[in-house]
Order: sequence, then structure tokens, then C-alpha cells
Amino acid sequence: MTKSSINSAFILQNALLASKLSKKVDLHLGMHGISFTEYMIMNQLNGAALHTMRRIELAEHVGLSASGITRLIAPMEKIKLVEKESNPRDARQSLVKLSKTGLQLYKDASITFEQCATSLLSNVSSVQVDKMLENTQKLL
Amino acid sequence: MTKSSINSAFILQNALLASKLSKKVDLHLGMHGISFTEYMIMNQLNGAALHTMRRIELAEHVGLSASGITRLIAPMEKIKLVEKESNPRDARQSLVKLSKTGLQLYKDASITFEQCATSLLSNVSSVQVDKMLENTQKLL
DNA sequence: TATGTATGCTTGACTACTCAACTATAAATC
DNA sequence: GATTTATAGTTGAGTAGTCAAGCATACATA
Repeated sequence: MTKSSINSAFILQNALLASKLSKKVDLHLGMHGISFTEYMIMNQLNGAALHTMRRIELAEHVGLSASGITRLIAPMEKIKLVEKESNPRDARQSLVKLSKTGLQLYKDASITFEQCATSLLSNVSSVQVDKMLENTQKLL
Repeated sequence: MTKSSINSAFILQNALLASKLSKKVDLHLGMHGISFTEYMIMNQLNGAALHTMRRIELAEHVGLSASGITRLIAPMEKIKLVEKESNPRDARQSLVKLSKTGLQLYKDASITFEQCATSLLSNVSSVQVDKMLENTQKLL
């Protein structure tokens, strides 16, 4: 097996893995009424200063387009998981903030998510998972 | 950082990685007139005995639903990249075979894909890529 | 051999996006 | 200060899938 065919194989297999993992995770997060993508959003907001981010920034961190964010955030805003804020210094921006309700839901969902993640990764040692995390970081 | 939060982080980051990689790859495969998903299909068929597979099997190996395969294969069949075959032993099945044209296109696209893959993975050593390939295999 | 059950695949209706075009605002340049 | 250029976000139209229902065939059982 050549070096470049290993690289190809990794790209292909990784895409397959992500597809399968997200579907399984989605199933469990359904209990909390949210999708995997919504969880990713809340996870980003939770890690941000003041639980607040710009939409473009959010898009970049979850791998969606700006319009994808608009359409995803709209229903989350309607059920008060996030709130819209404006930046007084730049009227173009519309900031997204994780609400108190959203934070609570995120915390609840995190428990499910962590259990689920641990179960899905049980075939690989935690040392290896740690290395993979480090390596994938370099690829972003 | 706890063990389960590392697991969570990996799932999240891996999803992001797959999303970004597939978009970049898609851009390059566009030159050959195919999408990343179509490349995945052809890659599976190329590796199969007689370049032929059942649709359900194909679905499982590329992370799509059966109906997803139906809709994806239809246009590929129209432009003769694949051919429909029937199994004389089971009239329910409709086999998919990589055509001669399809095989040639796959070979051409593979060169692009391998270059692209190698460039995308250049930040990680090939030993590490190999390990990741091995680990992700265990997670499927 | 009739009948219930499982499998393979397709279809209609839907969801979750993307892209290109647009509006509004900000920043840079002249 | 006027004008060009860049950035943030939304919207309409289209694409790539999903899911649930349905049809056809196969298999199991009585």
C-alpha cells in the first residue's frame, strides 16, 4: 500500500466514520429534543466568552455556511435556547448568545453526549483517542 | 480534562474535520465532474468482486440510506458510469456495476484524489495517518 | 401449497443544508 | 467628505440527502 493510497483511504474512512457517528449520536440527543448540529452550536457557545459569538465565527467552528447558521439558529431562537444580541460597535453584526435555558439544556445533553461518546469509542484506548484528537486538530 | 470529555471532543472535532475535508475534496473532484460521494461509490465498486455490488451493501459502505443510493445511482447510470445488473437467483436485487467508462473516470479521479488527500494530510506524519486509519477502522 | 414474515428497492414528502444575489454597514482610499 | 471595496448577515432557489409507506420477491412454517 503506497503512502498516498493510505492518505486516500483515511479521507474516505474518516468521512464514513463521521457519517455513522453523527447518526448514532443524533439518535441519543433526540431525547433532549436537539440534533447533533444543534449540540455542536451550543457546545461552541458554551466555550465562548460571555457565551456569545458572531454568526460567521460560529459557522467556521461548526463547518457550516453563514446561511446554514441563519437557518439553524432561527428555530433555536424561537424556543429561547439562544438570544440575539447586537454589537454597539458594529451594526452589521448579530451576536448569538446561549440563554439560561439553553445552558441548562446543554448541560443535560452533555451528560448524554459524553456517555454516548465514551460508548462509541470503547474499541479504542483513551491514549489513542487522545492522539487522534491531537492529530485531527492539526488537520483543521 | 476528563476522559469522557476527551471522547466528546473527539466526536465533535471529527465531525468538523470530515465536513471540511469533504468540501475541499469536492472542489478538486469537480474537475472530473463528480462529487465526493460519487467518488466514494466508485471506490467501493472498484474494490468489489466483478466491480459489482448490491445497493444495500453499497449503502452500508458509504454511510447512506438505501433511498440515498437509489437517488445517487440514477444519474450515474444515465451518464453510463455504472450499469444495472440483475441477480438471476434473487429478482429483488438490482446490482450496480462500475462500467468501463466509470472505471476509467475513477482511475483518472483517483490521481487527483490521492494528490489532494496527501496535500490535506501533510501536517500529520504518515506513521500517524496510518495509526489513525487503523483506529478509525475499529470504530466502524 | 397457502400464508405470514423478512428483505431489496423505489417513491412522495420532507429536512438540512448550499450557493448566488442582495441589503446594510464599516473601513480604506482618494 | 465622497467613493470604492470589504464584511455580516439574510433570502430565494436548488441539491442531497432522510424517513415512512408501498410494492415485489423470497423464505419459513403450518
